[in-house]
Amino acid sequence: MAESEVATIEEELHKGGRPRDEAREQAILAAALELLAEVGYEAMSIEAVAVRAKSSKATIYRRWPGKAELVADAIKRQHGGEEYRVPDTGSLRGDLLAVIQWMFDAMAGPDGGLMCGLAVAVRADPALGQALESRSHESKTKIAEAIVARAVARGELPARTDFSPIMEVAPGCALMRAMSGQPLDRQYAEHLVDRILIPLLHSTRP
Amino acid sequence: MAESEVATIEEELHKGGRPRDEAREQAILAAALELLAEVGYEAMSIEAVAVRAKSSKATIYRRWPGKAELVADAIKRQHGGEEYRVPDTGSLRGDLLAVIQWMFDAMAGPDGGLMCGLAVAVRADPALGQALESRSHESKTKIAEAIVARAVARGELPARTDFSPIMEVAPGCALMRAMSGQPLDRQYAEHLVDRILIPLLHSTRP
Amino acid sequence: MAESEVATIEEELHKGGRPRDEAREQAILAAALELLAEVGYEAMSIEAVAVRAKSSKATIYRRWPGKAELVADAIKRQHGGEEYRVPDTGSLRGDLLAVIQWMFDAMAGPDGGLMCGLAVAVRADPALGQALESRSHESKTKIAEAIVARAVARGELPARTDFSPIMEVAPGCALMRAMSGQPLDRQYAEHLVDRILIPLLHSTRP
Amino acid sequence: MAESEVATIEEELHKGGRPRDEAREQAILAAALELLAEVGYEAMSIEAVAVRAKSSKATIYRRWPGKAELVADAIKRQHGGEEYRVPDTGSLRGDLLAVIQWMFDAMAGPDGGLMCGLAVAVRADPALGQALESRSHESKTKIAEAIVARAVARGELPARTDFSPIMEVAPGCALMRAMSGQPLDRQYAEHLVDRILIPLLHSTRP
DNA sequence: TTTTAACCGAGACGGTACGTCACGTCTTGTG
DNA sequence: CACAAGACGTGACGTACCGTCTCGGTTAAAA
Repeated sequence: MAESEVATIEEELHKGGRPRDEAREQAILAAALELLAEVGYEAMSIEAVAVRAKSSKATIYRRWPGKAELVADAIKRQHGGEEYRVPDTGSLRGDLLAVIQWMFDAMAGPDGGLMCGLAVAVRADPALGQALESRSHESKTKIAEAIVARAVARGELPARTDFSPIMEVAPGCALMRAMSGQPLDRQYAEHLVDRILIPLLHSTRP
Repeated sequence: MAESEVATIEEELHKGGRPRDEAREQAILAAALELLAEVGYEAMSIEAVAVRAKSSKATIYRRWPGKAELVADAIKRQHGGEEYRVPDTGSLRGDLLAVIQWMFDAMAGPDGGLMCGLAVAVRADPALGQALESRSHESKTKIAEAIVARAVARGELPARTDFSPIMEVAPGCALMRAMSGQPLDRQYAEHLVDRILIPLLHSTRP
Repeated sequence: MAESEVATIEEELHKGGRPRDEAREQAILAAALELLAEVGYEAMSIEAVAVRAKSSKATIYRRWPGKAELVADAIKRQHGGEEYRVPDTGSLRGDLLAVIQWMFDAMAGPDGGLMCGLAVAVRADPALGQALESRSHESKTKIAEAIVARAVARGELPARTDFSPIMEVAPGCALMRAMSGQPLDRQYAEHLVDRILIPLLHSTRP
Repeated sequence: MAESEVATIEEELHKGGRPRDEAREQAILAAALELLAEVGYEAMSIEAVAVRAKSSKATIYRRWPGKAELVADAIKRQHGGEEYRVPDTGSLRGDLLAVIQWMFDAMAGPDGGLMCGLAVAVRADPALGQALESRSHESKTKIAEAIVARAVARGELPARTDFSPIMEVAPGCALMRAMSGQPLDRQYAEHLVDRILIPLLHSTRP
């Protein structure tokens, strides 16, 4: 039966010995997240995590092989932050500009730093990347869907327009731009909207 | 006079004492590049660079404040690798698929690792990102230009089609995909070509 | 009654619950002895003892407060090794030299190492020292007795010569010499015999 | 020439680089000695030495491979403590009893503990034992010489009596007794004097 | 028979110290 | 002054044991 199977997996073949204290795990992950936000991935040390979690280094190394894996788990378990409410600016272009500006701001902040810091770790562990992605996928979808639906209602876009390119192309271009050492400014936002996103929305046929 | 001005800048207010040995600088940068390629940005240590360059740490720190800046300089001075020759597959779609597959391969290799490793450094120093970008910009432009020109010649695209979206969007989407822990495989290449690039090429009007 | 008292002490106020498994105790002591011989007192860890005895650390700590006490018990229960057969060299001097050379060899080997390793523990627990001593006391007495008896028979010593100084002074001097970082060689053996032991045997009147 | 040879040895082939700071070495050795006296060999940690010497572990490990060697050096450089003044009790037996009682007290105190703690280290490095010995050799000789000289003056011993057995046998027997877990008390002191030392002094002919 | 209380293995836990590594700074001698 | 060599204080690394503490599961005497 599936239920008992799941239970077995959850208990993870625990045979003998004192069972691991799940609370320690949570405390450690929480401490790791706090430190990630405060000092960044590079400057975060396992020792500091142990101190903040009132744990010991041994307990951390018993569970995770290293910093990357710990951070990966921490992010996987992180509850999503607050939602972004898409402001209705009255036009498709305005809506897109607004949301892209918000995205630029996010990438310039600590979240962007975290993502960059994790770039190396993601290469080693794709699952970490998926965890990162899954955190934002739903909200990104909602945002794009809402903007396109409004534009359709306004008559700016044909019904059944595919909104998926927005969430795929916009962050990618922004990331690339950032990696090129160029500013994520208003000018680039307009370029992105006028030359890439709006053309794509008009041309794509699902 | 411009000439003397340049000279002054080059000598950088050199008043007395032994002048800096330019050869040391080159040796250090070369050693840094070698180590970058061998062990990656994270695992590369200044100490190792000094040993390989038969230099001393002091000489390195006299010139660069830290690892990021040293690596930035190293990459700036790196001569571009061999050019990529775009194969003529007979169709726009085939050409795009070929070049994107090549790009995917490059990102999976050490060059991709280097880029990820430098992500953090780029955030701190946009100039490093520009240096990275400038290395590849020209070749990327040439490639995109060639593909579009051929497609125009074949009649697949109208004359004067803007090729810039290709070099902007494709790497960005690939990077995003990689950071999401998802595979850069044939399937995604086709998705990219059919749903993003070709529609963009057809719709964009400069 | 003395018998019930002893019984009570042996059972050590055992009221309810599963009684201790005597076999575990033996297995642990045996493992401890093996490890002592293999790696020495300092390098021996309780964890290693537990592993080798297929025991758990808790079972060890339930019985002994620490390493020193465990080792003390282990040595107490150790069966003495093989006896030393004193060769009859035909003279008191020859016999003494032979047995002292044998003692030197023993101190240079693992037994000597064990003794040194336990020096600290003995200071904390004199009973451990007594246990160590009692292991060798009988054989030392026999050896000294035999040598002196032979010498008396040969007419080298007067009847009723006290043999106790031999077993008291010789090991002490040897230990001191070893602790002084000087070699336990033939030369010192001769010095010990000619200047200390033989004079003592001739002069002591019980 | 011998002088330049010594100089070369002192400078120990120092070619390039910043020379080692001799003051650090002294500070570390001093800290080690303090801690040895305070907490004993076993409980002394390299970390604590580093803290007290306001040094770093790296600096310590750069010079010494481990704790044993550090302690060995520390003791080698230690200036001898205060001299023991032999009280004139009016008789050879009284003088011997006094000095042996003083020796027993010393062995029961921290100096004895240090010696036991170093027993293992001495086996590995005889030079350490010699260093330990050389610290006490001179004073031991003086003490024994003084006692015997007084006894000779009193007419208790013949002129030119060899005093060397005292300093050789007495500490050895005491050490052995201590290692046997038996008390170094008045009773044993009398035994040592009456049965071993005085007979030896009377019988030995250099 | 059922309880009950201790034993036993296994191993998690908070600690402490280990010995190594790289950091960025400094202090030599030699050009 | 530049430069190599390398010592220095700092601090994190990952490991090994420490002695304590839970677990699930015996095991034998007491109820």
